[in-house]
Amino acid sequence: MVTIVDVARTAGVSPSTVSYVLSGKRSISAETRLRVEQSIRKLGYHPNAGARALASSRTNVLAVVIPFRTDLNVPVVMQFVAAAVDAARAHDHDVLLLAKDEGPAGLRRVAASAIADAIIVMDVEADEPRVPVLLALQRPVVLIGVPDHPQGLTCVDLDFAAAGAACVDHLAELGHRSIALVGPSPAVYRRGTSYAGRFLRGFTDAARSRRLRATPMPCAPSYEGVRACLDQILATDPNVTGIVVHNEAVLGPLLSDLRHRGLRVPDDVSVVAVCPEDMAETQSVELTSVAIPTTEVGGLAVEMAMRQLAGPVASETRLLSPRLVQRASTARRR
Amino acid sequence: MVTIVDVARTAGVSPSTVSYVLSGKRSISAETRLRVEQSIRKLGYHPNAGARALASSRTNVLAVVIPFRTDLNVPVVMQFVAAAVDAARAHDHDVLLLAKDEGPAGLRRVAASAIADAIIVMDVEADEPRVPVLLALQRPVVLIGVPDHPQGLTCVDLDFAAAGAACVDHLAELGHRSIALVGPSPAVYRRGTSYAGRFLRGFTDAARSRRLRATPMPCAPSYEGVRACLDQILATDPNVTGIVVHNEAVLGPLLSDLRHRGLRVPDDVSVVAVCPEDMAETQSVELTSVAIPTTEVGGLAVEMAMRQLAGPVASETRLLSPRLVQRASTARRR
DNA sequence: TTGAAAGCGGTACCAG
DNA sequence: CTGGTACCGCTTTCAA
Repeated sequence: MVTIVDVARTAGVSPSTVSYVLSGKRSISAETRLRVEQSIRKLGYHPNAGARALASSRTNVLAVVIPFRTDLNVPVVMQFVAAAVDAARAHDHDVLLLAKDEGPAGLRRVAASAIADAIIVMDVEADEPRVPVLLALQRPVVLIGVPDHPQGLTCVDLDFAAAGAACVDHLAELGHRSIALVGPSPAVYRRGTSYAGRFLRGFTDAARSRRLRATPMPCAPSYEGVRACLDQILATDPNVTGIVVHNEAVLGPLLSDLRHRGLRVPDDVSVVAVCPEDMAETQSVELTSVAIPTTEVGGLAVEMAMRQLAGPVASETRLLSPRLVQRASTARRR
Repeated sequence: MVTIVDVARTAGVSPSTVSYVLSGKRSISAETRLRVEQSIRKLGYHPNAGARALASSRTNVLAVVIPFRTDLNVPVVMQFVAAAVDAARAHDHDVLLLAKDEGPAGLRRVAASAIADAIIVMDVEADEPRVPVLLALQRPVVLIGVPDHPQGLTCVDLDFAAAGAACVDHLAELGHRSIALVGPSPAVYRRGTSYAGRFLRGFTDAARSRRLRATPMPCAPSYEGVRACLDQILATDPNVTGIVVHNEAVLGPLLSDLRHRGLRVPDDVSVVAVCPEDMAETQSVELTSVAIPTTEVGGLAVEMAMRQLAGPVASETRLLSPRLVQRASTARRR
């Protein structure tokens, strides 16, 4: 194994100089730096992570807590993770994956063992039970999602309330007077997942202030779930002409079911989706959608963690404004 | 921060004794062990990962290399990862996520910096360019997938060749004489992804030996892709009555497209899928399928890595036998 | 059965 | 601008 001492000897300098060349924490003459860098390359030197962590109290690792068994949409989770890994590498950090079901003990373990410098938490619930633990960790934490009481924890997410309103506004402006919300699965609501409630509130409030008839309905992620959900919606309000879908997993089945019922999109019914852009663009009909900006949010989460690592910063909650893009699935009410 | 010295003092023993209580590497009197364990709990002690890694050359971290931007099916990748995390935790290890696009340099970095003890690699190509690097790492490596020349690397995967044959056999036994394969996207073939070729070979060989007319066709993961693919298949062989789908991403669109064409499943055409069980069970028709045993494979990969860490073992390639489960999508040819 | 102490490979302070 | 060196917290050998 190549150590810093080997590099130092080869370059004819002291180990501390090599360390400083690497960290840039003090000025080095151009020629010394060059010799050191050449030795590093020649020997293929990579600093030992454990030694570095021990001496500097920095692991250069970010822990990301994700839900594996869940009704959250898997591809969406994956996009967050991919963005986080990218951003982390851009800051010379690696990503450690933590399963949500390790619970608070897992968080304490990672913090107490100094396995990671900061923690990014996904799948945040409205009444998030991990908040106290997270606060006690004394480490930078970023939540993707916003609990009802963040208590000074830093959060970042799409502004789901505004997103709900944006969907309603779009349909209202197209003349629709009776709309429905195909929401996340009942399990998501039951768990009190934060974005579900926020979106629902935005949807409901906007519908009320626009005086639209609105029928929100949870939807289990299966063909029967979709059928049951649409049955219920149409039973409640047969005049529905606009549907908002806040459930990525059922987009395909829903469009398929609508076709089955002889309802054409957008001629008979307009559909607005809340989902990542690529999903909106690859359905059987290109969907008017509010994008879930997974890449931005994942990247921002990492940036915010990095900022906290760099020094004390005031906690903040960043809600990204929704952007609705009209595609082929919505039209003026006829 | 609580250190081993704090625990030792509290328990009235030496640090080495605490260390041995933790590792179990030498016998400790019952009462000493008890005192130490109590102190550990009382103080909430967790060994510092960096220090431990430095002293023992063991990080208790497994690196998992996954493809983020790819045509591989995301949920499938996620299932492998989830299984790996579970299995790793069962061995007191954590999982570090590495993006495939970091390439060989990323692998070298992780190995040389001693960030992880072993590496699990997904999305293996037939002509896998990472094999030489992996061999040079001098660390336990497990491939999920089988390259043409593993050169002594340990591999684990579903036996895709046998899976291809199993699908053909099933259809043949139901009396089908003209079958097609809706394969992975052209990009997957282009990249030479190992399982794609192995499955195709199994499919083709079995069809030939059974004297079936067989039409394999790649399929882009989109509605137009599916339509084009089916168009081509039916143009090539209008008498197709059995379709094998080796492309999880298009299952929904394909079933939807078939319905659109007035082809009933299984009355007019039988469909066999290759996908994780849960996917087969949640389509509009419950699909006869060969399961991709993501949980088993992910877990096995970790076990095999652990075994290598425990001591020298002969390299091996484990191909799990396919298991075909008949559901509602296949029927005797009429 | 237990303790003392020498590293593991960096970092960063103190000197010069 | 550079070097020497005392830690960082744990593991493990050597001794008792």
